Amino acid sequence: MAEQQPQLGPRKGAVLRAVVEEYVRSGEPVGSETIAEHAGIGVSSATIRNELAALEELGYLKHPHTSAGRIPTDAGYRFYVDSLPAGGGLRDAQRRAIASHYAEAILDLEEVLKGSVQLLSRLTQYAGLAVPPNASEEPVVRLEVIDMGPSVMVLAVGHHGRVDKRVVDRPESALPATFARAEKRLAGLRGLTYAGAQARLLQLAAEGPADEHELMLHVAETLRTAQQGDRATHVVVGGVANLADEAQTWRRETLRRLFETLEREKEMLQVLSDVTSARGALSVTIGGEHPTTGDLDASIVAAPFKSGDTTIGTIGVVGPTRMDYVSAMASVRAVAKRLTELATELDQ
Amino acid sequence: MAEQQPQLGPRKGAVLRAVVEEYVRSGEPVGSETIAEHAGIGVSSATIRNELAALEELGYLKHPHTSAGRIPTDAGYRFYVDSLPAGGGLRDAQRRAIASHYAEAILDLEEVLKGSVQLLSRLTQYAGLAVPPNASEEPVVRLEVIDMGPSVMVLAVGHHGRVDKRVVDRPESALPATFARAEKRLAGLRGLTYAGAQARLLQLAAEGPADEHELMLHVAETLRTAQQGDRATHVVVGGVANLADEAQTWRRETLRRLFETLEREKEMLQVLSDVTSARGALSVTIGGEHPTTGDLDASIVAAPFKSGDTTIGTIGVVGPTRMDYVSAMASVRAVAKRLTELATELDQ
DNA sequence: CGTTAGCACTCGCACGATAGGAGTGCTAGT
DNA sequence: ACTAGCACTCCTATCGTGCGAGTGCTAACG
Repeated sequence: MAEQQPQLGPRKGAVLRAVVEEYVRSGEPVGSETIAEHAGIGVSSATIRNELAALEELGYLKHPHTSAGRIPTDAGYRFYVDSLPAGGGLRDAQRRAIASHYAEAILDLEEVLKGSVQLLSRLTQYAGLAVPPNASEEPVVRLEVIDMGPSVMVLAVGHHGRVDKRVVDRPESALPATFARAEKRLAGLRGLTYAGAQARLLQLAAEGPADEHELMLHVAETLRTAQQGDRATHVVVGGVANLADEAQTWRRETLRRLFETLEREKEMLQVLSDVTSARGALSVTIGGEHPTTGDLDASIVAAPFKSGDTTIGTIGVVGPTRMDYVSAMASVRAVAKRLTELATELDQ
Repeated sequence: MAEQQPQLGPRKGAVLRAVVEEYVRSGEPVGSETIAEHAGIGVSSATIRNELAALEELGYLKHPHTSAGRIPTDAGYRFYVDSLPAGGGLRDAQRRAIASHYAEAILDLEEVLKGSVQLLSRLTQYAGLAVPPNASEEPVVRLEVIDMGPSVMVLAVGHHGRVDKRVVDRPESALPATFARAEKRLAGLRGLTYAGAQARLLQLAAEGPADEHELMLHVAETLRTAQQGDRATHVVVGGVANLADEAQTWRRETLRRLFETLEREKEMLQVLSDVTSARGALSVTIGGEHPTTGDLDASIVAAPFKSGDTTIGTIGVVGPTRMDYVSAMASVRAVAKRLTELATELDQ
């Protein structure tokens, strides 16, 4: 991550880092004096002032007003994050919290995600987010069409434990016998992936008897939405109360918009996919780097988790741009790693 | 509801109602002058002042400080709510919004609830809440134990469309053939209620072959948690962003605690059951009338919805004690009524 | 006797002025 | 290249202070 970092010279870098760290800690604009004293740079405040002015010129810092200290811009945070060492940063207490959280084995991936999101929100004091696996590559272990009188329930069970259900109007053509035949035919799809089964189903619907036609289309549709996620996938959100904490920088109105956005699952799904597709492992999106976070003065730290080699989901945290990136990144990295181990294991 | 209303005399009642309405509208303490002018009571502000002092003495009003107007206490709101006429209060726009929301038929009760909660939050500008049906009396239409390699998925499908799943460790004794036999036996339970099926299962587990024993117990446990709701039932919450609105009276810290509470599903479940068990139809809980709402300066307006004659769930809104009770009560009443129609219909 | 006009009194709050201080930016000296 | 020194800026905390909303009391009125 640090390769394309703009050259600032080592001292400018150190000063910028010091400003970010101090500002994140205190929430107050940082002055030259503070840095000269606390950060271990062996120069006077006057020199720091020159550096600060230069950093402001370069767009890394800004000034609320003339006689105040400096605050990092999004670009300033970006430099800071990119200059962080790759690993570590986990405090002992956090390490222990993670270990004990996963001590008790839970087999249902959905439950695991909910727990992990809660864990992350507690570790970081921000809100946790997760996108559960997309179904496309998951093998189907069961497909059913259940006759419920005036309606029909279509049920799909995936190999990793997902269950997708859908209730639809009962086709007029369907007789009790139709269901039995359809289920037999559906049993033949066991083992195919969601994507594969969906394709095969469209074929079956066309070839098969007329009374099964509509039923099969409903099953195919169920499989489709399960893959698409725009309807079926629910973003898991937890610990939102943390965002309302007094310590957070948000104004009331921004806070309201933040909560609104968190409730719009579709948008969150989009944001999270934008955010992770960009980079391989841990990704950090700072304020204006994404339109949604920009509007909210928010940052997202997220990482994919995998089963074996394929990415199956994303987990992370949302917080203010003035975020403790070190702690957030370390926590997300550790939890994603743990989830990858778990998912790989659940998959045998 | 209005029977046991303490006698205040008609004018005191009118004054108190005027204070509540004005305070809810403006958010500012209400003075005698305002009432004398706007509320259609034909007396001077001096007389109103006497009434106000008396109402304060009686505990219905309070005073932020000597030279400010009056604010209703919880008891004041209670009097106001109890004195409201039983029906009506729905504005035309709201009535239309409700009608159009339910115009499109949705068959899945869970989805309907999510939608209804959103609708309520939009109608009232508070947060919507719902407790989905408890499974006890619902007939089971399908029970399955699915062999997923190292684990087993237990699946129960209810007649109203609920699906409960549970992933457990695979019992060592279970062979592939065990699953087939077990599923056949489980098919025999179709049509029993969750409660009935659970009882029967414990019997089957005892009588049946040893290799099925553990499997059956897992199924029984799945049915049990589905009924209990302390694990399985998820309170549906929506529109929480409304609570962060600037217009709401909450301080930041109270807001944080409110969000925290809303995330604790178990507590919310408890609150909602406390709140509705008390009264038959529409219930209003104001601030200190319940410990949880008291801590949060919040009120809850909720109503049960039924299928036929049996109550199957609860829906309502949470807002500040300074709430527009008329609108909230009318909206909740209307939505609950609509839900009852829908649920009764879905049940044939 | 309930109601009302009148009025003194209270008290929070918005407002303006002021002092203090944090922090800058510049200059000159090392 | 760095630093000490210093004038300057501009925010913010503080303190009166006056205003006005609103009360509560009293005395008069029908």
